[in-house]
Amino acid sequence: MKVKYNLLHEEKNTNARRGTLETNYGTYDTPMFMPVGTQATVKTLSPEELKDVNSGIILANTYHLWLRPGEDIVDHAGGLHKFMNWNGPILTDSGGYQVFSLANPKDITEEGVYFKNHLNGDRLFLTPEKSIEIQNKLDSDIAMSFDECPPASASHEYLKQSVERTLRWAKRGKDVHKNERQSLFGIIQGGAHEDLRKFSATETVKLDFDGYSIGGVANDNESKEDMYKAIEYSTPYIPKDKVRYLMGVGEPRDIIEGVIRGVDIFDCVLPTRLARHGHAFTKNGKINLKNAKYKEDFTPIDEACDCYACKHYTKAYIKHLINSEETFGARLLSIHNIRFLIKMTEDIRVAIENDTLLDYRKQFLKEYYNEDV
RNA sequence: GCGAAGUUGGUGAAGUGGUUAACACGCCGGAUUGUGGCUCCGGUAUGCAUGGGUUCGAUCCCCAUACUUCGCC
Repeated sequence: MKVKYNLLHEEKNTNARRGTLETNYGTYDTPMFMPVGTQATVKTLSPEELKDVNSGIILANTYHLWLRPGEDIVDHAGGLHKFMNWNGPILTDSGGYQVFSLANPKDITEEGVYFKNHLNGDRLFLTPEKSIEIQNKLDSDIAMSFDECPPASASHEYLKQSVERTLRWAKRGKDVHKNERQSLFGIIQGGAHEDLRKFSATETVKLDFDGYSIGGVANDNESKEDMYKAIEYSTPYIPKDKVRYLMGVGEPRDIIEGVIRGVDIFDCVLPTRLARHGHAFTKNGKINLKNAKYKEDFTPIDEACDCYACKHYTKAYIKHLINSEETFGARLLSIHNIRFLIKMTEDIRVAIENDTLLDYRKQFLKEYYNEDV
């Protein structure tokens, strides 16, 4: 089936929405956070651990699985769900982000994008059609259109022609997408420019996708202001009965600000990457467990947290694991960090239902960033 | 007891008679937003065993002392 978004409640003081998303693998509450599992695994975590922290959809990556093990192997395994033993929904990114992170501007052509295989140096060519074909074989529940994710600092002229090309690519991808079990999302680009976002959003919506994402954000050290503008300039043009996904965003503050501007879904590598580097989200801000002051801190990462790591382990122990490069440390912190963001979305949903989202933000910013708003 | 070699930061070590004593690890911080997972960026010896001497100037040359390692009795 195609995903179906049900709008349950619109928050009175903001553009936030409370809803549900029906998928092939159950119905999930929104706003929601998707953990990232690029290579068909959320790094260090088992599916059971993902379920334990109340994960809904997870994200996997077309580019990486295309290179290794190859979409045919996943297909022969019976699809991504079977291959990785995940019986929840999966969204696949299209490889569009790798246009930003791996390809040179000169390698982006109307037909597609040339990449240098980061594993063996081979020259690769990815097109909108090829990306959809791969995602079909991977058998994800939601496929993303192949877009160009330009740096936020790109000029208006560049972004304009990029947005237009991404639209043509979206159409080409949609034309070859036949999988009735798999939804297809369009991606809105346009940097922090109101005219470009409006154009990109309205034209993408005309193509009639199953959901819409806002891309090109959080990729170039752009200002928070620009990031929030990019969202504000996009969401008004997305039909209310379609789900809205803000790609790549994951800092606690940005999740709140995204929700306030009408976003339903987020994904981000931050919780797992920070975990591998020894950092933990806590209600009073991000902490670095490598810091010497935690050497003899025999309290949990976050007293308020209900995750497995906080229920059973101390900062001192996890610090020791991280310092010793034991993978169990990264695993415990990944569990905690993902749970932290998911718990945030749970609290946010309650605040939306109660029309108290601005109060929630005020309190969160005070506790986490020590800021008064 | 005799002989030889050596003594540079938390560790392994490079180095020169004359501005800020290399590098690595460790340690102490920071970064990280659709993931090219063992990454990136900073900081970290007011000091080259100790005491004398030579010299305009010594971590680098000379002497003594202490300590370490090896060999011999």
